[in-house]
Amino acid sequence: MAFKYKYARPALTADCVVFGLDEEDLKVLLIQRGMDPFAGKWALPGGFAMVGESLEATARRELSEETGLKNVFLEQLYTFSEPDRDPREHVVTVAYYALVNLSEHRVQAATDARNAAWFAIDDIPKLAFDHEKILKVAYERLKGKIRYQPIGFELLPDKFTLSQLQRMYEKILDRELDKRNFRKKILNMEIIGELDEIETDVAHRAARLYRFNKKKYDKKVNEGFNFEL
Amino acid sequence: MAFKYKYARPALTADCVVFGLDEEDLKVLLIQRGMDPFAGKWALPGGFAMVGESLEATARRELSEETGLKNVFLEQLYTFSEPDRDPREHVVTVAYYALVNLSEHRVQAATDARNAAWFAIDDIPKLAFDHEKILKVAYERLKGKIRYQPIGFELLPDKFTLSQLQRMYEKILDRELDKRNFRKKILNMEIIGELDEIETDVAHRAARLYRFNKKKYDKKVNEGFNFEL
DNA sequence: ACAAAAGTGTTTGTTGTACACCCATGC
DNA sequence: GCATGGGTGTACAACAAACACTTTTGT
Repeated sequence: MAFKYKYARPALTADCVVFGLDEEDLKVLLIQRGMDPFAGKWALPGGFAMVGESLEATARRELSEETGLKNVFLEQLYTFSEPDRDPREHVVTVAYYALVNLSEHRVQAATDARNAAWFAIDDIPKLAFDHEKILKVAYERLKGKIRYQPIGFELLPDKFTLSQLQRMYEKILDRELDKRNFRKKILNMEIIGELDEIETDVAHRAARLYRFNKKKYDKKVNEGFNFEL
Repeated sequence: MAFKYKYARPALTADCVVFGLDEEDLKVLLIQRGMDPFAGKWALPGGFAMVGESLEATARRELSEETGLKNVFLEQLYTFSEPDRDPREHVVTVAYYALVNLSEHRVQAATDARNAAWFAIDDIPKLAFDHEKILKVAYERLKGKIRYQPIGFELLPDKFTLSQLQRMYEKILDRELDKRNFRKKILNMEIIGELDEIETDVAHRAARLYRFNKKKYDKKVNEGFNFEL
């Protein structure tokens, strides 16, 4: 069975740049390609769009099929359409970026035996297609957006300490922040709530846990509030 | 002649939200559709992607064919891919937004006799497809981006007065700005250069003309400068 | 008792905001 | 000479930045 069209059409794919954070680094999830072109090379998870599904749905489906990840924060990044970005034919890809927290999302082996693995952001291997370029655009977007949208919480567990939060910003923005000023600023926003819980199993004074209060944030936004680092 | 593919493919288009500024308003360029679906309705300029051309090239080609506009500032906006956004079949569109200055770009009659006309941003007719949604996203983007990127100059003539510049920001951000503070801020950035010229043909004291200095701006950006309203 | 990170205020400098009058030009 | 927008400075408030020590807990 084949599909016929009066005019030629580029192929359409969705690719995902999945960011995760652990104690050490900001990491990116890559899969090892099983087939040509670029068989054996590492690449962004992604695949061809089906007719009748939105490209966000494509991205989520491929992410789930290739890595087992579901229900993650996902936003459209950019559409890459240079005719020569795929050696086979003209393939337009709509790129998305996802944020997950590594402690709550285990990556499963892909169903089709492809490898999936996390790589530190500054230790990325050569990638297939123009995926290095896509990754670069995604990292720039993340760096920019994290300063004026409260998306960083997606990289942390539901309950987190202020130090974890600060470390997250430091890792992504790639610079150190002053502890007292950071706490002052973030607490004054009144969008994260103090819990009646503290850390456990740490070899020093246990820190208080906090949780992002999305309801309060949305309310404040409606009243003109602007999140900013 | 027809093109056959093993799997069905969505169609691909590019659409443009073209913003222009005149003395009164922020305006948007629309074309009146000649064919079904939505024959007679106003819509964003745009059309189908050809294999082998990037979608930005598609956008520029269609803009030129339908409105005569060339060499305009154009940036990718967002990709809209809901399967039901076109009643014919699944059509994915990559939307762009363009900024032109109305005094230097005259819009020509479309070659295929479609009407093209400017509409004030708060007096837009019902549009074809999901173009109202696209326009809304574009306007939001413009409002946000103009505050931290010096793209507003694209809406003004090459040489402009500080009052024109201020009016431009006021029209787009939809709020008034203080004249003295505005001038202080923009001049302190040292990215617009004072010219040895003044306005002509005005019925009051003629204002000094200025020009955006892109070289100086790029240099300052390299040194860590950040434009902000 | 020591190691390790938690937690906490004040001072200083910079930037934003509010505000009103005189000036130059064309008619 | 009058109407129209052009052009300018200062005072106060708010926010950002720099900075060091005490507290709690586990080993």
